[in-house]
Amino acid sequence: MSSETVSTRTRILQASLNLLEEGQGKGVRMSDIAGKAGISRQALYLHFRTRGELLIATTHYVDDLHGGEDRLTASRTAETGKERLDAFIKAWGGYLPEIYGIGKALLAMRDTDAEAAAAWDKRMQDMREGCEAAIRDLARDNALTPFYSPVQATDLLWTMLSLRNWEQLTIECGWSREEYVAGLQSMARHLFVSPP
Amino acid sequence: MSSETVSTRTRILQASLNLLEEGQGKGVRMSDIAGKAGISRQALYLHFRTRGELLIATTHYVDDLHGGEDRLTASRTAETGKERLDAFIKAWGGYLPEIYGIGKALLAMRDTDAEAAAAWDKRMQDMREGCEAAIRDLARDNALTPFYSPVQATDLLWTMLSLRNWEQLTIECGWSREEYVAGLQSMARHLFVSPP
DNA sequence: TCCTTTCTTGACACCATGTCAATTGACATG
DNA sequence: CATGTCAATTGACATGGTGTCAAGAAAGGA
Repeated sequence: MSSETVSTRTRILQASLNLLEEGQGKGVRMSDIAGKAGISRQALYLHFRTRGELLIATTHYVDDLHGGEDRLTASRTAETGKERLDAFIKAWGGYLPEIYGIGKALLAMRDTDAEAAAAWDKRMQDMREGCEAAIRDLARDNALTPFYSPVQATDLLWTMLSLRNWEQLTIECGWSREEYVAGLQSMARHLFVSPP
Repeated sequence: MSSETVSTRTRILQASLNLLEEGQGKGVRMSDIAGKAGISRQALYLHFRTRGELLIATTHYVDDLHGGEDRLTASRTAETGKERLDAFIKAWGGYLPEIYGIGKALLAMRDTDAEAAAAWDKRMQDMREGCEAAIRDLARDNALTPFYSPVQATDLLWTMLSLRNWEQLTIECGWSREEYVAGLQSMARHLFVSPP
């Protein structure tokens, strides 16, 4: 069977991903992952130097699975700034739930693991570039409202789209995924897109 | 000297508050607090059952010091919904930096200490009532934009004003306190206040 | 003087991460 | 068949932080 040939490393990543998704990032221990992967806790360290490294590898794994990168840059093909803004928020709204568990775990170890913090920051910085590009295209179209400078608008959009905000709106306020996307698109339009 | 009469409990709370403010919530240990308060680590447990309880007591202490509660409800005296919204955001923008360190610490132990989580949630729920009241007054004045239902508007405003967003805008994006207040007031007006 | 309260010291349990050494079982290669 | 290698196992241990416990010390009031 082909499933026999799945490498241990991959089984670990699958286990990690499953647990992180199930538990919504809540306290997933090395021993939990090892158990789920069917190996001893110590054997994890034959594949990953630290818990942080395993978590980071898990984010890459999930990106490979779903082509996360591509999806986020797809908004590039939009003609107008407004379309790009909408497309970017929609893509982000589809991506966030996939990395929510891992993101929370990574965020939780921010203080203790600098590498993990940097890995997450890098991701957020990449996302910020999407915000920046949408705002830039709005300005190019002369469609950026005069309320904020491009940098301020980028800061605000980037902040609005944070993982924590997604968590608060969907999990605490009970918004559906569609409501989240529609709500944030609406916000962004009212704040940043001037009427034609 | 009157400073001799300061109770140990109070000295502990002062030490805790100082460290939490200095360190911006970063890893303040029980032994750090004990050291700063000039007592042994174990003696802390004669006054507070757990770290979580000490942290919660510290939030009450800071509220007593600055009259946090009062300040947040002062926006009640506003005549119009728009004024109330502005006043509330301004008050919140002054309050947040004071509880930032404690808030972060409390948030960091969300997963491990249910009591601490509940204490923080309670605070956020109180803040939400301020959001709700401002939106309600806007609706009363017929000044609430038709883009969102009152509940949705409350959800959004509440989310926009979160500690994490304040952190991201001021610490990561470098906004000053004034920029934060002005920026969020501007956002809230554009999203929720319909022109007269 | 005796009692109580508060604090001290030192030791220890618990839990999670990370390390180390010794061992096993499978498999390839000469 | 003997040998070496690789991945994994087991058990023990260090570290760091929280929380507990027991025995004793200093201060103050009745």
